[in-house]
Amino acid sequence: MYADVIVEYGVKSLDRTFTYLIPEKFKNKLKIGMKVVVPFGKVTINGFVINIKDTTENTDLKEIISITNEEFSLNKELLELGKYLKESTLCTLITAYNTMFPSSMKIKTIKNNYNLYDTYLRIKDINKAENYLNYNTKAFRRKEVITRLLDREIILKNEYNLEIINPLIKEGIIDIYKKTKYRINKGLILENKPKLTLDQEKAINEVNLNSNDIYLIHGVTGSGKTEVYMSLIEKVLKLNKTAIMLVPEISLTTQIVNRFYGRFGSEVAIFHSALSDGERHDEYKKILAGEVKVVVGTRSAIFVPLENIGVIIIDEEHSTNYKQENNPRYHAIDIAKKRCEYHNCPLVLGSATPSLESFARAIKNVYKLVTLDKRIGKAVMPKISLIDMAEEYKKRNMIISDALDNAIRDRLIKHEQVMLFLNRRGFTTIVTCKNCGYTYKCSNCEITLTYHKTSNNLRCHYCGYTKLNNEICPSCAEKALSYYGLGTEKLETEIKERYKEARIIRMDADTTTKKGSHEKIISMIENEEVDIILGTQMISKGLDFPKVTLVGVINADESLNIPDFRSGEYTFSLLSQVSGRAGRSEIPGEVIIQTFNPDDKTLNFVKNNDYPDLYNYEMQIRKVLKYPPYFYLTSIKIVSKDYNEASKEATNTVNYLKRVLNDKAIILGPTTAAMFKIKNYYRFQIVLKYKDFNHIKDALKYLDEVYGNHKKVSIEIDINPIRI
DNA sequence: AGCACGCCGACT
DNA sequence: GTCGGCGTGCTC
Repeated sequence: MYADVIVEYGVKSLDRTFTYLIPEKFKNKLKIGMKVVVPFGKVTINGFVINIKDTTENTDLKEIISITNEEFSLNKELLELGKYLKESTLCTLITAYNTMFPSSMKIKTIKNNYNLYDTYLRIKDINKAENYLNYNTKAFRRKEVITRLLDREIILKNEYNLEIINPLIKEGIIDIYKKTKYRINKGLILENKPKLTLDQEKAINEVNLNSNDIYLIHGVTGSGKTEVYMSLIEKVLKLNKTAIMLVPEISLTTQIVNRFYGRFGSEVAIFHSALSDGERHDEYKKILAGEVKVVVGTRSAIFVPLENIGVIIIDEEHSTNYKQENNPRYHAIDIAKKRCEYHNCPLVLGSATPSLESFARAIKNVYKLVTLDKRIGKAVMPKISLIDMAEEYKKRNMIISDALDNAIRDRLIKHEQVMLFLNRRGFTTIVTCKNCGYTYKCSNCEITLTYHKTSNNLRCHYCGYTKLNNEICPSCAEKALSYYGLGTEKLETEIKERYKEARIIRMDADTTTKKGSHEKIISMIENEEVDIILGTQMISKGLDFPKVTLVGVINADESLNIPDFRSGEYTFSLLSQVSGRAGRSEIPGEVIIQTFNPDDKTLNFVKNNDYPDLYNYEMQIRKVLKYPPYFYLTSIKIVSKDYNEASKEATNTVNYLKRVLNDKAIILGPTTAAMFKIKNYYRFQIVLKYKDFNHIKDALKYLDEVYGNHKKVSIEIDINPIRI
């Protein structure tokens, strides 16, 4: 008996099988899809069995040393899915299987724990604890800890400092324990099934659970999509089947996670990249044992080895998080389609602002469109206004407009909460006019030009169009072109100075890295300990604070000017979501958007909450400029430490593509990539626009192989990139 | 990816 | 005369 094994080096030159002899002792145990350890050249390495056979032409074979974990093997479905991953993203087979296999099963990896645990205190010895209270007169803080614990309060370790806690631990009165954050509330809520609205009921009934149809649920923020998902899953469970639901980011969707626990109890498993090895291991065991029927998770959860899947749901389907940005560069929706096909079950995509690709498919009846256009309960959509910052600039209002200032002061008096949203700056340097907000755009691609300091020019990183940088703004003739945007810290300083009496909190990647800080901020907002919340994207998603009645968008233009053909679509989705934070209960919300482009179409679609108009407008542009969904895109990056080498090979690549693709694809470039130089590597980009992937696949494979073995130059191929 | 083999420059 | 540079080739 022989086994075909692929070894765990994710490199092109080793992307093939090696045959090993199966020792007698493993003959009954070893199955296709298992991980093994094999001798390879001079080293011992992990491998993956993808075939078992009785004969081989090879003589002089080595033996398999051991089986890494007998309990786990990829099933037939996932083995096939791996091949599809390889074909559709041009990754190596081992990279594909490694993304599907629980990472705890890899020998080498030492995963760092991503602080998804909280540490709590509990009573260890109740007698000692009571004695302590009786015989200690001082130590008020320590006594407080004990009293609270005896009152069955749940106390986070970091609520008290170590000087208080450590002696209590030493004396054996209390001890500490760790728990995953998202499990704290497990079973505590036990949500009652709410009465469904007619719209919700209609949506649920429209999904045919015995089909392989794809549904797009287009529902405004607050229209009760989650309830639709949960009801669908309930129906699926009754059919004795299982379900996967993907969310963009677990830590921002605690509320959803808790509702699932409340509803489905121990039949739910939560999957995300930051689970500890042990925990992931446990969840896998439960899935394979059939104890878990519902998996809620982020992108990678699409690969969980559930059997008999009855529905896959992808919430916020437009989210770019569903596309992995390193190898394998897969999109969870593509994988979901494949799995639904295999299980002959429906795929349900949901969003308030669907991606144009998805909506276009719904319009063409490839997907079935389900619409939820009303908020549930009494809540109404907020009133949105646009403020012209060019006018404000003349009044020397650089950051906060008069309108926003008045609105903030009004809310402070009424003791309502304010959210100020600051668009994160892009990675690239772009030039904008401080006076009128003008930015240079490429006339061929409608892409904001990026500034290159070394050559002092502006470039389009799609087609390579270049323009000399001119200090004078071509729109208003002022000499006010600037390269820098506004940072969160600067905004914080400004806000603190303006509203001295207000309690202000900043919520962005910097302030939420510390353990538990994210949740702490959320509870501070919920308990109304803050008046103004400053933040980036982080405050835009999934949060539900009834006291927030004003949302201010400081710089809407930052995202409009991102050099990407999807910037309009992203801006719409982002601002709609941010706006959705205002007025989620009885008090109606107000949204003030500051911009240099008050006439911009996209911003006006946001103002009118008009997705269909945004869709129609964007689709026209996409059609004229040959972007998705009319054409597919692939981005090819040629990367090297050597500038000349990279440039030369980029040109060679374009020449090759022109020769073999002929009329099968539009070839743009080569040009400098959006992020041209990273860590001393120069990056050139070529963009392909085409109608049929099959026409370009072989050319891509060829390039991948050539540069996979190249000494000085490497290649990155991103099929259907999320940003280029 | 690793590791060995192998063929040419500056050092004890 | 040797040590060591990294170019090429192989791994069941």
